[in-house]
Amino acid sequence: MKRQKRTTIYDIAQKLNLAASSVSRALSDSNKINAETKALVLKTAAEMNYQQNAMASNLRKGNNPTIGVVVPRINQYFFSNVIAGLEEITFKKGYNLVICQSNELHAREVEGVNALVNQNVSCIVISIAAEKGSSDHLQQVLDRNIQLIQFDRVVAGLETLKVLNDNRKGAYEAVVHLIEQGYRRIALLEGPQELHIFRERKEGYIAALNDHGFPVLPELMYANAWTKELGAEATSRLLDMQDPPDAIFASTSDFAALGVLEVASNKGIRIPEALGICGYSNEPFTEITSPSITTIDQFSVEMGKTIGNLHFQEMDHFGPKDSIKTVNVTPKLIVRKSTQRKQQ
Amino acid sequence: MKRQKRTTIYDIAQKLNLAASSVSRALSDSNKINAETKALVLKTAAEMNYQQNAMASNLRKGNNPTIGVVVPRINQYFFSNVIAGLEEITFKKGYNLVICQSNELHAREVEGVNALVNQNVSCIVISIAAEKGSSDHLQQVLDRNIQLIQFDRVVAGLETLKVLNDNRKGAYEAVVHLIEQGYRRIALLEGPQELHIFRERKEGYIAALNDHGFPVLPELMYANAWTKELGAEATSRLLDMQDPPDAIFASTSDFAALGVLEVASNKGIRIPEALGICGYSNEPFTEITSPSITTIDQFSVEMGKTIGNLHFQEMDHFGPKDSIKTVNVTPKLIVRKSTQRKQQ
DNA sequence: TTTATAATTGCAATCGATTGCCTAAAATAT
DNA sequence: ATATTTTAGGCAATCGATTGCAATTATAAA
Repeated sequence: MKRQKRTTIYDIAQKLNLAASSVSRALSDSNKINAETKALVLKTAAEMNYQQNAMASNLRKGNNPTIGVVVPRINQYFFSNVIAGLEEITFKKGYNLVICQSNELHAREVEGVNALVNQNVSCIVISIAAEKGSSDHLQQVLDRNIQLIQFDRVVAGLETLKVLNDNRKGAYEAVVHLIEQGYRRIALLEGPQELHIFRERKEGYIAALNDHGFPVLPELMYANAWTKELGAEATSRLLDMQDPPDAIFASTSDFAALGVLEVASNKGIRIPEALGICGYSNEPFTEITSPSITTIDQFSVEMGKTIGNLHFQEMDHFGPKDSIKTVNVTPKLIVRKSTQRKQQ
Repeated sequence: MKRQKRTTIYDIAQKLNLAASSVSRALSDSNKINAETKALVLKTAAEMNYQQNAMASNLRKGNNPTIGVVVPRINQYFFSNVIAGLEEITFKKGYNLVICQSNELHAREVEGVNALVNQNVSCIVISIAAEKGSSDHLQQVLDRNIQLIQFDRVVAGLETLKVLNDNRKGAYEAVVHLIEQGYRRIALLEGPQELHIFRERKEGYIAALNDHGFPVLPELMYANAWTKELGAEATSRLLDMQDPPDAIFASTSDFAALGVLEVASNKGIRIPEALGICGYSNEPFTEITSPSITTIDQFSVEMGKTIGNLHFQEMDHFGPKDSIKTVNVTPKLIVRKSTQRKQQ
């Protein structure tokens, strides 16, 4: 095994009898260098198999063209799509993408953020963990003048860029759709109210009911039905009521909606005739259940791209002080069989 | 906005009237430093909000505790799970994870790999793009003495660490299962044969047929049925044969299997009685189709962990020269309704 | 008390690329 | 022919942390 030491600009300089600074200028396409010299350097660099040492360059330049991402789980449909969209943009700009997952734990989130700060990344993109905790670590990011973009799940108090889905609107439209389909007792499966996304969806639900003259009934709002299992349990309870709902809006996730679907199917309840079901997120599987599930698409890949563009836009045009802006991505209702009981 | 300059070890040294080297020793927990001094430095560092500059440290130490990952698509179930598993390990070791996606394009793969080489990462983990191309970029990684771990889709000629699924075995077991269920004319949906994973699955299919005295019929092997759409098309063709298959093994993916399922259902063919269907990958949706789809689990999260462990193991115990090892992850057949026509 | 040894700490070079400043040569203007 | 401006390229400092070596002090041994 030939341990082939890395070629540096000094090696190139020596070979060509130049100063390292000239080599550097040639490689960085500076205009303070003769065209012929530049060409010669470029040619020699290629021959010598030169690859820039990014660490040295970044150190000197005092910045690291890298964006750090911290999400609860990388392998969750929504997040992996956001990351894919973001990568699309960062790659074009020659930026690197460093990824951490918090596993919904606050301590891990803090560790991840600190590691990124150490790396002196130029931006940290985060969707916070469900576990509650202080936001000192995020405040530190700001204090260190590193751009911070929160998305989806955000901390309210911090003055940062935010990219959000309009959860209120998504939920509102879903409920309006249910009303239009003739459902009259629409139940809500809620998520943990610590996360604003779930509060907003609840608001949308309530607003839609209010706007259409429907009563908001506490007995139809079921807390913490976050997973498929919890969704299933909630459904059992709701359907056992003396006056059960005729539609269930699983505002937490499509997984909860799937739980609803399974329980209702097992009970022999006809969907969508006797029970309407609507989920949230447009997970791929919602299309292939029987019946297919009405849900809300969050444009996750788009969201990732929006985040990336926002970063570069802000870098180019404004100083960090202007960075207290919120971009909303509008979700879209995807109507499928589980709520379609009127003919189109 | 207070542009708060980063605290360096020099700032700490100055404040405490020490040399920077002593501060460095205290922070790195060297044994060449007095315990009291160390404590004082640590305390002061915390007060001054010190965060190490990883770029400077890495430059000096000549290594970057980072693993780079290049995959075709981040937001594909299999890959996002591998990455999640890998992150689990790297995080524990304090390593960073940098991600690139090739989008199945060779040129982008090369670019991504080069960017990682520039970063001087200590390991590159890659699953190659479907698009064909030279593997010079990978050879360069080796020449530069950077560890290279290929997984899932690998280039044969290169002497690198590899983490693979035993695709042959997975396919073999699936076909044996189909035979045991009484299926007699088992068709195969093949993937692009440039990728060895698809060649191996085909081998497994053929071997199982041979071992059980079944003929291998070219007319039952359908090339390039990679996606749901292609799987659907293949199914139409196969079922229109004068002597159609009674089972279809979609060795390419569960998506292809889904295409099979939809076409067969629409034709009113009863599954699993008249047609058995088996996919590959254990995508989440296979559990919730009707009927649920028999498939092969690749233990993707485990695979990611295996990759991570392999890296650190090799680092600890061997020099890079020993790094020509292949680790196989054994897949597991998940039997579901789409192939169960005998009572258990 | 003197010498040998160990424990601390400081000094300065180093990792590799970038960049402000300066000089020499070449090009242009007077 | 002389003065002025450009252009090209070199020198050396710098980014921030690490580390081999030397220097100093404290401790132990003789």
